[in-house]
Amino acid sequence: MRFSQTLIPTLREAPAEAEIVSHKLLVRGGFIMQVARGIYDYLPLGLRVIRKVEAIVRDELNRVGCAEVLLPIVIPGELWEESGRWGKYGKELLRLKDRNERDFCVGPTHEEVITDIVRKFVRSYRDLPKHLYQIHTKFRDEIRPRFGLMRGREFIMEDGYSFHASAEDLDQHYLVIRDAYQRIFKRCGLASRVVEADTGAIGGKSSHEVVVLADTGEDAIAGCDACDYAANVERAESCTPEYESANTSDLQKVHTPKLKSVEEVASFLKVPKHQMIKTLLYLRDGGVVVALVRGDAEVNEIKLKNAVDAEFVTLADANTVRLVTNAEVGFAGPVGLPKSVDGIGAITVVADDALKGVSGAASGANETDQHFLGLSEGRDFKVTQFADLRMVKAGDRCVRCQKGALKIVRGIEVGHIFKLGTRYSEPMKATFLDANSKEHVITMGTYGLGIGRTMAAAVEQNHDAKGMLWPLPIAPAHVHLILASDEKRQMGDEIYEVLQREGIEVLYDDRDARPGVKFNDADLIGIPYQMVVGKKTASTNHLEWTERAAGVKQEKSLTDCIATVKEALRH
RNA sequence: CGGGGUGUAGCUCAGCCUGGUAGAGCGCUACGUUCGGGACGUAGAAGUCGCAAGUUCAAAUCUUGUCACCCCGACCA
Repeated sequence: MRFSQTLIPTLREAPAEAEIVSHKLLVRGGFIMQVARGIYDYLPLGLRVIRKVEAIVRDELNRVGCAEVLLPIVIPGELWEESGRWGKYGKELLRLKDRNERDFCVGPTHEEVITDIVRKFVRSYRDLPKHLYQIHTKFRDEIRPRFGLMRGREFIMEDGYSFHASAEDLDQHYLVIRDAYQRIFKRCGLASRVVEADTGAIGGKSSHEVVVLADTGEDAIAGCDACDYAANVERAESCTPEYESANTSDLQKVHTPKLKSVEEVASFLKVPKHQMIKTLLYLRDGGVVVALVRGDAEVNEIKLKNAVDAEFVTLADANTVRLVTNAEVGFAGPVGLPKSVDGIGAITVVADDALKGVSGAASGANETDQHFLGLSEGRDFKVTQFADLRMVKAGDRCVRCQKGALKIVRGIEVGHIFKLGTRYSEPMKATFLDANSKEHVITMGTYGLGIGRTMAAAVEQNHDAKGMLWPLPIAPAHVHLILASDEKRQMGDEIYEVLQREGIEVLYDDRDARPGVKFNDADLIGIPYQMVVGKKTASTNHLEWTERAAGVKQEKSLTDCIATVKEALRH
């Protein structure tokens, strides 16, 4: 690959909209270019990295018996009607009509399509298990795309689907794929970790994310410092804190003018924060959920949504709060809430487990400028349901080992695996006959790995002040050959030929440009090995050899350079 | 969708408050000097000031609308 012939539009300055390192460097290095929000061109160098990652993914998946397919990007709406997702999937689904006004969508994921294949061709338990995957472009019309390839609307993803005769078989296969994914990331030069995750919109029983730890990651991960428990904070649990029982006393109303936040009220009433009952109202489909947590805790909205089996939960507006509590925002409490409100619907009250049997607590009185002291759960108020609603905090005790403390770190979700069960196979009637000619619904798993995101994550984990530091297995080339002096062009051309003949991928900077420009571009692009042809070393028939990451220069013969690269490629 | 911000040359941005000839740096073209860590000089090309209305003798500048992009929140590989 000659620099002069390919297209590598390096930029001295990063575009103003780029926020994180990988976005800035991939744009500056001429790997990608934005076309519309969340939609990118992959330029030659970017595409080379994408292809490298894809090759590793294929290799590892094929090795464990997965079979590659290629599914359509545009999917008929009928298939989505069958699974019931046409109505449920929101605006993230890009819908379109063909010339005959028939409904189609641009695939954000392919459960329906793949299930359609399998139900047609798989009839017997003898045909199972099967794992089919594809590597393709997806489209999700995200609310807020950002961070370059990290959260695009259009993105390249490996999506795999497995089909099993039993849940046990899925359980076993699930672990095989989890391990394959971890091997893939390891080969890409990334340190990854598997964490428990919420199943979200895709549904299903159990799910894990494979994350790459990085401070710029969008996911917050809670991990135990004593055992191997790790979970996305959306799902993470911690031990229910012990309630320090306070003096039980009679219910007492206190005037608390304009004091709304837990902080303000706690200090005014001289009550510790954890003895406050924080009362938050959430709108849900068909009503309002009142969530109660200790004053020192935060509500985890995903846990709340799952606990009450809601389609959505969203913090209620001031007007709804007034209608339900008869008070201004800031004075809500669990005592005397209505069972339902006209025009709003049913009111249910869910309390965090930590509030079970609480006494001597304080909360709003559902009356503006009034709070209660001496509240006892059961005596003064009853809740519809108890559940774990807390957002875990750093320092919480681990639920798994009961000993360690949780730490919160950030990570990038590069893979996600789900045990789907029969979420799709049942409505779409994907069944098989067992050995007794009895019909069963196929059990499914689904697995996704973000190719572009893996590329971005690799940059997040591997860069320095000058630019990117590609791990050799996914680098756009093995060697960056720099012609530093035009007088040595013939020698450079010859070395370029030799390297290619040796099977080494080389980017040859043959441009008629100043050496400084070439060195800086080479450091920015971050190909692992740099070789310089120029006057300094040409007289001794040597090359200047630099490992990009270490930055130490040394003189080497061409033969030694080739041997070193080949040795590195063997690992 | 709610809140905030930005649209001026290929890129990064100034000019806008206080209306009056369209600017800088980088990049690009030509010539000369230079040539191993983003050179220098000279000359040059390049912008319907996002778009549309309005106010005005006059609009990049003021007003309204609209579109695009970005940030914070709700959604997610």
